[in-house]
Amino acid sequence: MEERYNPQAIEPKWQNTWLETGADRTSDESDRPKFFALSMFPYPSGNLHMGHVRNYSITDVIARFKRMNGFRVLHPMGWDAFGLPAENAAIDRGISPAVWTKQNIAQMRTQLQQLGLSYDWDREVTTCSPDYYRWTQWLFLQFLDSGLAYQKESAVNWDPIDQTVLANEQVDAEGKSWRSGAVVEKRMLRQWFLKITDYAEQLLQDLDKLPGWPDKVRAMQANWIGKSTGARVVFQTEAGAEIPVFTTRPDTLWGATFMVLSPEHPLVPDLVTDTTKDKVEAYKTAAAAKSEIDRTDDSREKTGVFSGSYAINPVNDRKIPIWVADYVLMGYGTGAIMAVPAHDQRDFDFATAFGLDIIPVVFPPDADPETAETLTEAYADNAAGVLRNSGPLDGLTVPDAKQRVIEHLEEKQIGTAQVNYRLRDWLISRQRYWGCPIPVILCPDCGIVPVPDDQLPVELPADVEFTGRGASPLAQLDSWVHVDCPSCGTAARRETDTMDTFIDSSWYFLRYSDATNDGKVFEPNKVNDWLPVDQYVGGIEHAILHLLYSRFFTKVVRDRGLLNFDEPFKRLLTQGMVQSLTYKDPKTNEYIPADKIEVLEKPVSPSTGNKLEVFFEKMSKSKYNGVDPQSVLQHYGADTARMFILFKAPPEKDLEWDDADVEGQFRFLNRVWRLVEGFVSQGARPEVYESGDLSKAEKDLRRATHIAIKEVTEDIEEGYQFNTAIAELMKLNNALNDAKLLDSPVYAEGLQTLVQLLAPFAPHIAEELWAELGHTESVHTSTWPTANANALVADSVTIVIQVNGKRRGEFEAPSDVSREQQEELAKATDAAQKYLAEGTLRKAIVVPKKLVNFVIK
RNA sequence: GGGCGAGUGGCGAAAUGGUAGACGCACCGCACUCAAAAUGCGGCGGGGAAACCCGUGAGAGUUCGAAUCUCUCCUCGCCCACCA
Repeated sequence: MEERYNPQAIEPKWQNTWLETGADRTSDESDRPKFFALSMFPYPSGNLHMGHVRNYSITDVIARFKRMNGFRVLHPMGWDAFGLPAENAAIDRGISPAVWTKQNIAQMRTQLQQLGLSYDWDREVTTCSPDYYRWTQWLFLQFLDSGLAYQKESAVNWDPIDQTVLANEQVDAEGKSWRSGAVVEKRMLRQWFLKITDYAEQLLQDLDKLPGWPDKVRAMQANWIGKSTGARVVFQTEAGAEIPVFTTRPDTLWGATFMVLSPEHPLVPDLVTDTTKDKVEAYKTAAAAKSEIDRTDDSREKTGVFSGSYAINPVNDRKIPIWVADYVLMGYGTGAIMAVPAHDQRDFDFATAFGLDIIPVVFPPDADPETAETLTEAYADNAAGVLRNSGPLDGLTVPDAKQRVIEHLEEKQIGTAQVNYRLRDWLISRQRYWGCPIPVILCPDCGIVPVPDDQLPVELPADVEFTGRGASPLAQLDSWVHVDCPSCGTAARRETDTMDTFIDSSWYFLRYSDATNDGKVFEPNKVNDWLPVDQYVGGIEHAILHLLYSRFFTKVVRDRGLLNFDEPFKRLLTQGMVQSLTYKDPKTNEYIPADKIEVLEKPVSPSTGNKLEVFFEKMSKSKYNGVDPQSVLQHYGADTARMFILFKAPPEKDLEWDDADVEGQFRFLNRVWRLVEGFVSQGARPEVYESGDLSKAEKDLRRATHIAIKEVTEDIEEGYQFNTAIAELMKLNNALNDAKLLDSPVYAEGLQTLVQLLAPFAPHIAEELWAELGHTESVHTSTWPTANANALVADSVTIVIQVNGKRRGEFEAPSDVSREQQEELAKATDAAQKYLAEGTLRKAIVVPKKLVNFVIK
């Protein structure tokens, strides 16, 4: 055996062996329980970053652990391969998106293999490959058939110089095109949507079926869906036009003193008068010109104009002015609100800014309810008090009034109870090339005609030019666009929009169950066998969209009868970011790469000489703080990188990259290596302990071994506590190192156990050491050790003595000590006697085998 | 404004009602070495000679006993946000 631990030699060796023997292929033995371990698949940018390494290391530990525990494990990898960067590469460098993507995938696959990740590469999926996107298209047609895909006019970002549609990411913070620098405009286009709103209630309700998800993610999804219950109330203008509003506070209806319509509201042109027309028009134009950035600006100064018309409050016939203001959004509710300034802060601010009526106040404060001056802010609290100024609601509490008012509205036929969701339908059209083509044909006679199944996939043409200007490359390619209608044969056009890449990733986890099927999207028995995913691991940044879309897809596909479960991901782990030391010039706001700084202890900018700020931040190119996984692998090997990342912080917390700690992990693996080396090189190989009498030292070591088994198992199984699991490995290592018992079978047992427990974390070194210990089969197919209950019991236990809750001493007691004995033994100690003499013993609290607390007065 | 979470040594962190700081990093001392590195051994919250005292963001409470449970407040992070 080599004296030195040399990862550069053993890692490639074992990686090749595993590949050749198919060690990581999915087992089909159906008599074993299944486990589906999944990491969120990456976009193939060409380079693995530390976030990937962290994500995949976590999942790999779980997959390997489950395999050793007798599960058949599905642990696949794939590529979320459509998307903008490939198209940019085509424009900038003339490489075709397909070729560029393919190269990147090849490069990243090699990097992944160097990490020793136990993927079944036979099930690799690539979303940009026709044998995958064929089924993406097929699924789209299922949506279309269910009436869940439809077209609607919607705004896009339009670059007036390049005459092209821009993705949101191509519009910079100032609202300008990344390429031409032109101010981006909004244009209306007919685009495809998926009706996710039909599933809003289910998506909300079923969050309760996901106890294995972080509360945070469930809360974020619930928030995003944004259910509110209230009422729809119809107001009439003096001219007789109806304006429905949605309110969550119908109980405050008697307090409405004006109405506000969104500038985009279709009724606005009908409300203006000769005197207000120009002002309202000007306001509408100004609002339309406002970019997203201005709209989300924090300044929050209320703006608006009077429309010129009045409405009648249907419950009290009060005549109230109708205003137009952009704090009311066309996209939520009905695009119109009733304003109750006394009980809504936004309405209060608006009323204050424009001198509108604030009263009546319809529930406390009590002071002088009729004077607006007594109100300095809206009174929204509804905890106490009863209503007034509210006709039939007078005297009711707010909760009662909320009930009663709905009945009242329905009796009078002016409103109904209504539920509203913040969630909007999903705009999936992209006017881009490198995405999945939407498989429909637009026929002048038949309208929207789905591409027949036997003509799928609609493949992306290869002979395309990329200029970054004009219409999407697909729309510019006449030979591709012009096609006969499959239904009537007339000359028709293909849909040239491609799908949002979130579609590709909304079902890939289903495909892994039957990845190579070329006749079906997947066999029902396979998808129902492997799914749902038992453990999904990925970044918190996907907490809303990707996970919500995937849940939506799963439910729709279920309702098409293609599978039989409600939720795709049983347990979810969202790992924290990987951060590293970042240097920033506080005066110029420039980030400085560490290798440009001469003295790191007192970092100053090399160009300005300013003292730099030093802090941890997420690794990113623009901050020059990235640590390249490749260089870490070359230096320390994959096992050290994995160990460091898993040990440094619990998986869901942010992790601070620290070279010294990486070094520390390398040292730990070296210690394990030397332990085995020392054992093997002395020649004697006693058999692993089975039974027989043991010395005190042997008993202690054996106990340490079995405690490690127990703790490591619980840490992995019960809460992804890989950091404490590794700490337990270190303890066992220390115990073996301290025990001078090389000839004992207990030592052999301990050493062997250490290597097995290490295997999920550091698979290469564990495999090598396992072989050195004389095994011919892989450590990864060995059976995970079980803690022996007898071995865990110590001969004696340490009992802590407390007096009035303060620690005053301790003593050793036999481990089978009874409650009564424990109390008596404790009383007899010097420590206890000293305090017992000072007062009267009131009570003794005995925690068996742990502690005795004397309460003394 | 709403939601979620966090605050413990010089640092990353353990401990989820029972010995606060496991494990590791950094640091200090010793051994080995001509020397350094590597490695091994030992120390390492603060105060104190010691007995002891203090100590988990602040304050109160519950309890025999609180980092842990409850309440109030402070600070930080993330997500959502004129959502009616």
